[in-house]
Amino acid sequence: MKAIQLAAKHVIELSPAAPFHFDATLHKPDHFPSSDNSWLPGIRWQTMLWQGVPLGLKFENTGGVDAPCVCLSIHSAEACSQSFLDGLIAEIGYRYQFSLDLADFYARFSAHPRLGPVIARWCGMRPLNYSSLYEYLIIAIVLQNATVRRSVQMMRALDEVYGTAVAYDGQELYVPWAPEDMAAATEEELRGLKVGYRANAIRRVTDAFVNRQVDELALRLLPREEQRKAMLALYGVGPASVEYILSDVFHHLDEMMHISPWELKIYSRLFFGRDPEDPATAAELLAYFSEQFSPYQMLAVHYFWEDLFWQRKTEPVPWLEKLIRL
DNA sequence: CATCAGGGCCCTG
DNA sequence: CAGGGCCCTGAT
Repeated sequence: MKAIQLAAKHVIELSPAAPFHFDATLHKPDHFPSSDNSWLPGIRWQTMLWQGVPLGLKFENTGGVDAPCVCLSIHSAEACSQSFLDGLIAEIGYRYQFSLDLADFYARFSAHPRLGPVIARWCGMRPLNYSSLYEYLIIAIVLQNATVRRSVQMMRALDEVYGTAVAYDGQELYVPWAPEDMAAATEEELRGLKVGYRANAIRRVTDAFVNRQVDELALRLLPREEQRKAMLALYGVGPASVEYILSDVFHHLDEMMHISPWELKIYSRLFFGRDPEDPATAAELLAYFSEQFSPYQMLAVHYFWEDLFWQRKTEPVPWLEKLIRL
């Protein structure tokens, strides 16, 4: 790859709301590895396309859980204007939820027999979505009916053709493409990247953005059911993808309508101690979640889920390994 | 070798 | 509203 050098740099101090757990927020061990980011304890590198400008972000932890401070370096090819930076910071604020107030969640569940200890381990963790809606949709499509390894391959192939390679701070990463960058791609070209029948969905979702049928910023202001309707109207988006979008992209902390089969197996073991091969029904789990964790079902399950995958990082969790299917 | 299902979704009957 | 088909890949 011929990487663009991002030589200009702006540095900004961010003050997330306390408590703030840097690593558990900025690294999600359950996310599949993607060439638009990388992580080391206390540092996350993340590329971003904003207003058509490829950027290299570096988040560094310079505080603690109770006195959070994040140093954000914004790397770009040319120096950025103040108004550009202001807009960018506001967008990062939205996506990363650094100002999310967790107090009510903790007040309700710190003493919960199951969730309480998990909260204690990951106090200050937030869900992470660093993508635009369009970028997230592509990820969702690439996840469908594929094993993790294959999703990684497809994403990589798309990045290499439509993304932009950048180099900054010792990292070489890809910046995602804009819908317009893919506007001229035919379904056959996309199929050439081994995305299979997903080519049609990628094509049509991209068209919807190029034609301005979807406006992410406007959607943020609409009620959840309107957001759900707009997403389901996109070709290639069904209940599983919409669930991820409503929780991750639109931050509905109580969204919990759909559990896919592979998650069902893991949840059944995790919450009911059942044999993953003889899982509970989705209805049983949904009822349990809403009875136990309303109005924070998604956030609560996120805590359990991340706890499990962090645990897996240090010591293998035998029953989980065969359910993940790398 | 062949067969099969996978971190879904669309379309059909 | 249940079920077949879909691209490709690796596991068996």
